[in-house]
Amino acid sequence: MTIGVAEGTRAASVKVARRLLETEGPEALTMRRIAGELGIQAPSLYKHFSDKRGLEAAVIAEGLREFGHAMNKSLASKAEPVRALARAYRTFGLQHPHLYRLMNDRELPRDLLPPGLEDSVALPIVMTFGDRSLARVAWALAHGLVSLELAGRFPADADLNGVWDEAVRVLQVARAG
Amino acid sequence: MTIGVAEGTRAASVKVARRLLETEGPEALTMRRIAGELGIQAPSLYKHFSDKRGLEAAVIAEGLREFGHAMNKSLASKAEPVRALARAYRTFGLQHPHLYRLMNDRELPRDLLPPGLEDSVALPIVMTFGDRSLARVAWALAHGLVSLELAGRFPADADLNGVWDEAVRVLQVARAG
DNA sequence: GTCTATAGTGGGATAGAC
DNA sequence: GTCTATCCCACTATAGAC
Repeated sequence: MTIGVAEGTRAASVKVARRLLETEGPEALTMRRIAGELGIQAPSLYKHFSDKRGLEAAVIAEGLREFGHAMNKSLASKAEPVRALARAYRTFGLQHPHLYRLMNDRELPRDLLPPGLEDSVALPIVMTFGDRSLARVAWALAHGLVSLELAGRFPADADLNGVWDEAVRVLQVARAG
Repeated sequence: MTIGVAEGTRAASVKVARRLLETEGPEALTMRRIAGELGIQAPSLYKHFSDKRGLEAAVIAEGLREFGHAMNKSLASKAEPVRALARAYRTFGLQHPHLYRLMNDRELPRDLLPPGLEDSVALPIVMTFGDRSLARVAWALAHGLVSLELAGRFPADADLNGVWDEAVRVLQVARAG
């Protein structure tokens, strides 16, 4: 009944779920495991989330907020914007591989996300590139690079820093042109 | 004992597995379902594949061969090479969404793939762009676009043909520069 | 190369008591 | 808002007979 106070079990569940996801991967994201870490039984979680999808959506929303924040923060730096965004994007993906995949590999649970969140995350890229199509090209390029890197698709001896440098160059030229 | 003859159950299993994957998605790719479609019991499959991973690898290998063939074929057309490759890449991804994801979303079972297959698939892109880093940028851009499109991440009203046109332009400029 | 039987493991979710 | 008990489902994989 108290207002403005921590939500208790619900918030703790999201925190635990995220930790399990990030440290052990998506297989660890089960109702039983999450409940176990909280010291409660799995059925109790259903008092706080309608189903597993609801819990996942809460984790995704938190990830999106953090990602958006990181992207915005990068634009506040003194670095050239395209390079700054690229660096922030790659850093987030590599530091949170499982979270990144949960957020990007399948359809978003849009019906369970706060309205406007998805758009607000895209804003830094859209603002930087102006043109919508070019912004989407930039987004896809960054996502493709992170996705392939996380999937181990580049040869072990590939110079990925060099590839990202090339990507930034290509986007800078397109943005200037 | 016969030589040069159809492999029978093994080949049929791969065919069925691929059909199930493509028509019903990855959840349908179970030993039980595959066996059921063949009219045999699941344990019988283990006479033909050491485990599920072996069966998946066979499906992936088939997909890689087909994809590589489509990319090579596109270069033989009269179209400008970057545009031709982009069109072939997108077409394959959209026509085989589940197969595409099985091939690209996680680490390849390299120990179970024919030697050289992975490299041969990459060859058309590498040849077209010459520079290794630029080739990887092009690959990542195409993969990112297909991946985001398959995940339903672009707005419903997004002009994806326009985005691909922009991507091709950007890569053409980089290749010429 | 197929079968039956089965081991072993794991999952999401509900009912109803407290 | 937690518990216990339970349902029902699914999966990979092995052993051993035929």
